[in-house]
Amino acid sequence: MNTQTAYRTHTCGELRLKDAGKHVKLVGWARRVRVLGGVVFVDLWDRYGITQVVFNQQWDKDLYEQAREIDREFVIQVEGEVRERENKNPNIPTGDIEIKAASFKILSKSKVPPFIIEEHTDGGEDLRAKYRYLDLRRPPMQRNLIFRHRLLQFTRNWLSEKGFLELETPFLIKSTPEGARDFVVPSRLYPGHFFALPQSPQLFKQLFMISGFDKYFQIVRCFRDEDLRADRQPEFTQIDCEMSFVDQQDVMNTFEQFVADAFKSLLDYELEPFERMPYEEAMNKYGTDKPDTRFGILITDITKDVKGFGFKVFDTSEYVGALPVPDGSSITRKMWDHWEEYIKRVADVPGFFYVTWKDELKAKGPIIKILGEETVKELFNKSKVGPGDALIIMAGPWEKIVSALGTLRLHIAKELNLIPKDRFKALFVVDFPLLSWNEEENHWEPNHHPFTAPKESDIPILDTNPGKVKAKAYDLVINGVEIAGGSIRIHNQSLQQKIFDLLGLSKEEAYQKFGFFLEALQYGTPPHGGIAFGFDRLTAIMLGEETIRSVIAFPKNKSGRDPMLDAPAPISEEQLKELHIKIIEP
RNA sequence: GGCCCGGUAGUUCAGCAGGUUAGAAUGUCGGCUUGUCAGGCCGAAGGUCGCGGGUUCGAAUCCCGUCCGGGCCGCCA
Repeated sequence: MNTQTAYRTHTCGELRLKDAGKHVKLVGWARRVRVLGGVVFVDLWDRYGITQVVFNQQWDKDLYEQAREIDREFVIQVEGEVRERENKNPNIPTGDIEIKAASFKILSKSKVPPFIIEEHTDGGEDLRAKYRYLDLRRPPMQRNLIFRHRLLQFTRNWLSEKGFLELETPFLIKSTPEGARDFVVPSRLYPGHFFALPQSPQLFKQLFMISGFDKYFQIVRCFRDEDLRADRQPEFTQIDCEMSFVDQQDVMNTFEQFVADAFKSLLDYELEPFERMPYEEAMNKYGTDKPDTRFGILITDITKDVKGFGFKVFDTSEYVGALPVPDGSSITRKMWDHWEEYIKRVADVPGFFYVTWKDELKAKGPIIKILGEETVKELFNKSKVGPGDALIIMAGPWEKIVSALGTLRLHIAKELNLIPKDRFKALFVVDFPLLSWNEEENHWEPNHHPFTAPKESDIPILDTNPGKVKAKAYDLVINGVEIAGGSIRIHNQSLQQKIFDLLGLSKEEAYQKFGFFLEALQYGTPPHGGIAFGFDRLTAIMLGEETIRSVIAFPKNKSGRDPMLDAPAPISEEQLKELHIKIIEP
């Protein structure tokens, strides 16, 4: 790599002892200036590293006096000789040498930065967001964005080599009422009409398959106007893929290889083969459709074991589940109260019981009295725990209880430090139900999207028992984070019509919404399917970052604002007029 | 839309069972210091305690409202 320019002969990261004696020119930011009487040290930083520059009164009195004026984050250019240090710094790669400055120039001064621009900053999140460009000057942020670049390049190369074509799709498209709320762009040429920004290029990539491109990918920005989370931004990046003439296994195998290769190539980490876990198993054992399988502690169904003891809560509940807590007998009462308070706050569960087993069984509530010690010990046994441990028991509707236990499982594991760091566990969750029943609107809804194919074996029960139909859909989960999701699509028109019927979409409505697409389906649609990765999430998880904001150069904050730009913002009367828009104050 | 946490010096925080002049660290500014690398030492400046209202003789501290930031639930086909 050639880094030599009109301003420099070397970067701040490349000089070593072997370069001693060379006359060099460096540019960079003065990261730290140490003024001692008679000698000035400047740590000169650029994205390649840090090189120490020295000014000495004895060498050049004037130059030394001028150097005292250098301040933090000034951009300076230094000319001088590389020499071996008197006191070496083993902590940095260039620590054996320094630049004996012969001359220097301040190219650009800096105001005092609002926070320390170092590995560990003292700045809070909102301040760093406002001065994002300064935060990005910090080594951790530089590393993150450089890693993101490498993952992008890796993805492009890997997919291209496998025959995928990078094809682009439009950003100004049509709003559809399904799914997430659309971001919308007013049309100047068509008063009262709006474009929408894509939530994903879903239908376009299917059209590419109909066009015969066979393998498509795109690293593409998607837009969803929903509330934010640590792992959710209103605009985010997908690795969007689609393949023709494939079934589930083909897609999963291809992208298992992709992810494994990415981890190997970028992190030198060997992922274990990805488990394929049915949705039902994920829910029953982990209480979620995105299980974190890095640690044990599995939910156990004890419904049958606790019925018939005359305890109303158990006898009348659809489901009773148990969650083991290893070493739970030494947990303080305060901690238990905290967990109970936590789960009641986030999950709205009716009953929360726990039993600890130290020398003897102890319970909060009447559990032992009702079930008897023997039965309780059997429950421990069934949950694969015993003396020294504890058991949490909750009763109620299956889905509610199982998710509450799953939420607690994660919460407790975090607080007890049971989750191994520096470990990655990837799996595919499969066999999702195709549809779920919408109580309020009284019709079936697609769990994934309305073009997802059902499993062939379940097609016969589409009419009789739609809730039991499984989809050819799959989610890739790493460390409990949903990283990718996809499905095999319907390529058969009558099947597609049947699904629309189930969803309560009339022919007219369906045509109004996806007319172009339904039309396209009639011109020779190949069997096809695909997957889309949350690229920001993948990057974040590979880097061990808690939020995707850390891997996005200029993210929105929690309230969906850009605190640096101060956007969104009002526009002028003229702009509004041109767009034929009148503001209705809320 | 709901719940939780936070907002005090440039910055990160302490102070908050109401009571003297609101503190620390760090940064900033000034001085001294020739081998530092989170340089050291001495000194100084620096505050609308987010904002508005209320309770009180008295509010950073208690109450209500509001704004801002973060986490979660809802939402995210």
